[in-house]
Amino acid sequence: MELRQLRSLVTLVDCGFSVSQTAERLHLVQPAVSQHLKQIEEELGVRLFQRHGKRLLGLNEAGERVLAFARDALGALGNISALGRDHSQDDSGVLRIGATHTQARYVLPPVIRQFAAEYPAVALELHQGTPAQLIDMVVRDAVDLAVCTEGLGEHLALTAVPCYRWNRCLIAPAGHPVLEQEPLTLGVLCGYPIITYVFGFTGRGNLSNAFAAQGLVPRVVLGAADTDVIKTYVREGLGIGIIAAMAYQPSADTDLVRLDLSDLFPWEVTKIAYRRDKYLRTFQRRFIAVFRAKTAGLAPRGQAVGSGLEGPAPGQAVPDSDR
Amino acid sequence: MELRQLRSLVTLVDCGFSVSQTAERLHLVQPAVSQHLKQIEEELGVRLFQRHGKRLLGLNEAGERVLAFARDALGALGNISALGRDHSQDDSGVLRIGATHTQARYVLPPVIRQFAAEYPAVALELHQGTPAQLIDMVVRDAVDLAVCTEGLGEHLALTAVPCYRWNRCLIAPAGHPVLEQEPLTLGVLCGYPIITYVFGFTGRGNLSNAFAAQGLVPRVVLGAADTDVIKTYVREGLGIGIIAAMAYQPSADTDLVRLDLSDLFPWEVTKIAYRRDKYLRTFQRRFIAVFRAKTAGLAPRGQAVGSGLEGPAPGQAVPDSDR
DNA sequence: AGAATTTACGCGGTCCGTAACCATG
DNA sequence: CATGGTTACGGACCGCGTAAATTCT
Repeated sequence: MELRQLRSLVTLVDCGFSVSQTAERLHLVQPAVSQHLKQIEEELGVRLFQRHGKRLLGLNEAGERVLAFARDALGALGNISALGRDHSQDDSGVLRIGATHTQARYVLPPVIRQFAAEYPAVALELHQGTPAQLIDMVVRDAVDLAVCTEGLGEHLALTAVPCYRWNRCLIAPAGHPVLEQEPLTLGVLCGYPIITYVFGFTGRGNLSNAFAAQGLVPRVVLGAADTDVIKTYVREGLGIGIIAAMAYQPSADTDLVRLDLSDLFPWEVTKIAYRRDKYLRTFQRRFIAVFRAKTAGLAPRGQAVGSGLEGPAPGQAVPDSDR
Repeated sequence: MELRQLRSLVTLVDCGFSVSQTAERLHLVQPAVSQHLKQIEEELGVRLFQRHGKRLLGLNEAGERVLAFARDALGALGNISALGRDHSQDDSGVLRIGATHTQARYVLPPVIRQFAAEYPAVALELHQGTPAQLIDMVVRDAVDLAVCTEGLGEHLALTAVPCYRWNRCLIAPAGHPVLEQEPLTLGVLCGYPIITYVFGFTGRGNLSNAFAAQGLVPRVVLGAADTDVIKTYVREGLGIGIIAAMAYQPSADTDLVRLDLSDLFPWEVTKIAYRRDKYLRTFQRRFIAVFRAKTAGLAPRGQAVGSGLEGPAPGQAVPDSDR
């Protein structure tokens, strides 16, 4: 059992079972990869693939298990070489970040600016996705870190570092009648058409729960996956927006009036997650530190989130949310 | 980074940093191993060893980390080949069991008899140790399974399968005055010199706790690591014995009278633990099943322990005990 | 001085690439 | 017949073993 054989197997799967494509990606020639796969099956004495003639279509059950172990082995090996590059004072490398739109658009820019200044030789990859996709990406090691708010707590394979807490604000065009309402309650909000995130994004779960807890049903006329879309339709006059507070930009959003809603909804905690068994290079850890430092001032009141695993944020329970 | 290099590294550590011994164990020649180690350090660009001249004395911090990852990688590889042998209908192999004295002497014999009959080609290794040692052994993969009662719950790297529950009994020479005491209480027991297990063995923790919970201090005149020693001194008349109920053998212990004490002490649950990330061969899983089946009748009343993770045994809480 | 490790060197195996062959849609 | 995979074979590389040199006990 040799490493190149396992590499061929893993890459084959990642290439959708195209042997030639696998060979290309590994800088090998097709027969070599064919031979690797054959050797694995021979040495183990087990068929690993679903075949149709000579074509490989997928893995059978044994194949899936072998694949998982092969990934483990290669992962451990990757950790070793990462550790090596790290100790060689080599400050170059790649940092693959997964983030939701809100994070990528409104939170990450200053973080990345500072990080890039500190590590000019580190290439950054910013991958975007839904929270569910992001979790899958870290677990598969398609990204090194995932920064998001939803559903990072449940995966046993991940370590989640709480970074900062945030809450929502209301946005409306200047002069909108909701801006005169005093006091602003969930009930009052229900009197207006609302534009906010779709389920699974940016705390929409807890938002809906807050209404439901009071037996209220908000009139959400539009659910969007990102804040820019919400702002656009608020400007169109379609309704009032409820967005993450950090997504309001005083400089750019001068035509929109902002009202803090942190008394009405539970606080959310944005975390950075990475695989438990992954060796994080120094600059990857440093990115987390920079992220936490740069976002420390975001929570408008109350102190920043602790560094460790001390329960949920103050003010209100922070369940691990509905994915 | 090649596998043989990692194998050399890991074996080197297991051989106490003797290169020649490592070479022998790997069926190689010394220069080959030397080269492997050198290659690892070169490829990683990091010194891994504490050296004194040419002698290797130990690992430095980087070395420790690399070693851990190397073990991960080789472990994953071992899983693959185990899986292979398994699917090839190969019913031969080795089953390395770790057990405490009580388990090995009084519980395992019928289990092993049946298992050996089912799998004549499987070589059995029975390793004995204290619960703490056993846990260390499974974690280090020095044994495949550990069967013991204490301290298996805490290790995140282990899966623990609850197998059967048991409690204590009192043993005393026929005619001993304690046998006339009615009802038998913890207080009454405190009136006699007691011989039982030392701390860390066979439920001694919970036993002491039970006394302490009533503000009682038992007069333990002798603490022993195994039941045979306890029986011996009970026969000598040194005191009354409190032992695990399954360690009383009606056929052999005719000179000792037995009184059930399960109303006085919490129930203990004996579990089998194995590394979470380890592929268990069919016969290894089968051993667990046989163990559970053969021990199902041990609990004198109440039903057997469930197979899964449903809380502690009934009757009394079963904390994970004091190691 | 002797044991243990490193350096030097050559042989043998094997791994990959080229080329020809085979199957499938 | 074109695309994708397997079989066949030769050359280059390199990993291991033998032997000599070196260093620490």
